[in-house]
Amino acid sequence: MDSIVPCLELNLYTEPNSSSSINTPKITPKIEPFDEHPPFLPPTTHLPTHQYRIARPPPKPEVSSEFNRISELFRSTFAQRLQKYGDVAVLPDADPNSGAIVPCNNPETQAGNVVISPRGGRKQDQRSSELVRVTDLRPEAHRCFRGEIRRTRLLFDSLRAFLIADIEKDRDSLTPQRWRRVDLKVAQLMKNQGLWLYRDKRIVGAIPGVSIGDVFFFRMELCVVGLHGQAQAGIDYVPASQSSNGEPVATSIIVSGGYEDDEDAGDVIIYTGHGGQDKHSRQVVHQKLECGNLALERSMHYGIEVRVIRGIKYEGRAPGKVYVYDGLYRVTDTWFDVGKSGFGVYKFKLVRFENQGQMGSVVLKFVESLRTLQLDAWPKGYVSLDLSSKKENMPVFFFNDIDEDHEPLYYQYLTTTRFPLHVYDRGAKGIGCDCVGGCLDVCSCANKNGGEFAYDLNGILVRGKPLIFECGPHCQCPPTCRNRVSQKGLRNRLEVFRSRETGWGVRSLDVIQAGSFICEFTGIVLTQEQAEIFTMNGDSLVHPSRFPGRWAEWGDLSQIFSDYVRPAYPSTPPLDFAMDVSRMRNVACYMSHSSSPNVIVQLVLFDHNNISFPHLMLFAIENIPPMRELSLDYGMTDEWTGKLSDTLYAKELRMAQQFLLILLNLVVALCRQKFGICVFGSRF
DNA sequence: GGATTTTCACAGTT
DNA sequence: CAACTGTGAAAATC
Repeated sequence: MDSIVPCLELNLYTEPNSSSSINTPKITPKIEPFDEHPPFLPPTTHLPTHQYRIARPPPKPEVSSEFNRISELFRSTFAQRLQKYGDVAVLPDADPNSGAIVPCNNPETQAGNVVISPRGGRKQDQRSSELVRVTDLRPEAHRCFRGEIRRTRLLFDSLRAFLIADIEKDRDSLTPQRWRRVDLKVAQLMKNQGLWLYRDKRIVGAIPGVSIGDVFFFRMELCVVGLHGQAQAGIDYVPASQSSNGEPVATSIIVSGGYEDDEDAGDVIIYTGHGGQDKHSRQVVHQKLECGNLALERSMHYGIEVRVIRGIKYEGRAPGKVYVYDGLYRVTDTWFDVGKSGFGVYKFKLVRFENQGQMGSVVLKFVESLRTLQLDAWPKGYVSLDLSSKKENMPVFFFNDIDEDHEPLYYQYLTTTRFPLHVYDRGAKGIGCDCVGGCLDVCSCANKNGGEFAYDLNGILVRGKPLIFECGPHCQCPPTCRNRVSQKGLRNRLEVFRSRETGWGVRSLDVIQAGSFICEFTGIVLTQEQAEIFTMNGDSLVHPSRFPGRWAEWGDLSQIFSDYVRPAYPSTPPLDFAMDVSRMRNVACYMSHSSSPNVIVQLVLFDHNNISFPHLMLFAIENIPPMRELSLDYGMTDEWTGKLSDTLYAKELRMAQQFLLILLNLVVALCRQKFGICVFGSRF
């Protein structure tokens, strides 16, 4: 064997007789001698001859033993990292060839235990150059990797919110320029703690735990989860110097419209190689077949799939661009062309593998197109274009293309929770702040939160707390005050939809950035007596105390700062009230349950001072792509996959029956009174 | 829009 | 040759 094995297939699990469960294509790398220059090389380009002169390394050992070695490595590093969180273990009798990682419920190390890392952590480490491909992930293993990705991104996003708030606190003082790039700082902090994922292997193909359609707001976030390792460059690759045969191999690209010669048709991309631009991003010299350009050509040569991430301009809030993972492509063609500038550029034709699920960028464009769509052009299934009847400042759509169930139409829409009157009476006076011109650093409401505002200037929740005090009707500050985030209503177009899996569900037509306010969970708060009557009737109510305290997950920075203390002030209020959502409710009522939710409950006070009756405000803790289902942890066990609204629906049926019975009673009583007749015997 | 960042690849040196 | 070190590129960000 006088050549290389450019990519080792790492089978984490092979389903017996499975054929179609995984989309990752199986590519057997072509192993061909490599001593002639690619025919398309134009004479004008500088040929990086060293790439070709490197002596061939000694032949690799037999694939089986090498495979074993790598899978052992792969397994141990992942297992160590995952075991840290206590919800994953390696099966002791796992097949050493499979390297299987399976989640288990280890009662001694429950998920959520966080190991405090020493400061300074691991030394800066280089990326590995070993190519592996992860195939045939078992569903459990996929979940476990997804959990790892989720925790990592949660830390990234909440650390960013935390640092931004820190800068905003004294922005009058001269903030060094480098601190304004908070995303870079976050990545650096996480790297120092060894929290970047997939550093120990170069993964060809899909990254375990990253789904098509996942959205990112920062390039560094792509680096942290291992999707694309370059901070700025568009082509990520194993460098020639580290490759076993001296040839670079590309693994992922970012298509973000920075090159004038790109042509993006979705499934087919004509991608321009990099280089040849001046600092104004103008093409000024010919491109060369080196670095990433050569790597892409080599990936075509070996038939190695390339991850594609699209950077898309997004007319949303703060960040101007979102990055969405669109799946795997193969390079099918490459040529040297004269670009619009008149200079030579390399072009690569990339074709998307089929059966990969819808592209995230297509979904993004679709929901954007709905903004300006004429009413009659809307897709079938939109039963209502605003469930709230303009009570919310954004429409709440209602979509059902499955059956004729129009249940959500029959409830009165309740934008904010109604508390019993006695809640408002108690100590309503003198609770507000006096910041007439808007709340600045010193504000009595901020003091109630422990001297800081709970949100940054973009309205992102800095970190979860037991309770948050916002400014309210008793304050002197204007309604635009920064400390009124959850009173300003919806900021995203939400949609209640019928789902075969979960009955009802809620999704957004906009990208929701992690830390943003979504909506309130509203209902009519019952007095103790009312609740007892409801309970006696066997009716189910929403008990806020049953929501687990997930707020702590947003902003748990103990992995970064060893002296980090979880916020304990204001202390958790006792929540012994119940909410009735049987007549009036809002969109939140239709959210599905999940044990790894993307939405959390944050308790907030603003219109009264009674800490036993806070509002249940819902915040995103992940970046949620449009059309992805929102989920909440209702505190149910995992076996319970039903939804609140399902139980409520059952309750509706019971109530309807009772109502009919009462009506019948009335009619019968009237008949008896009027006609003196006895209907249905003496019982009435 | 320019200044400011980081990371990575690469090449040269110790 | 392994380990540094310095340089330059890079579709980033504010």
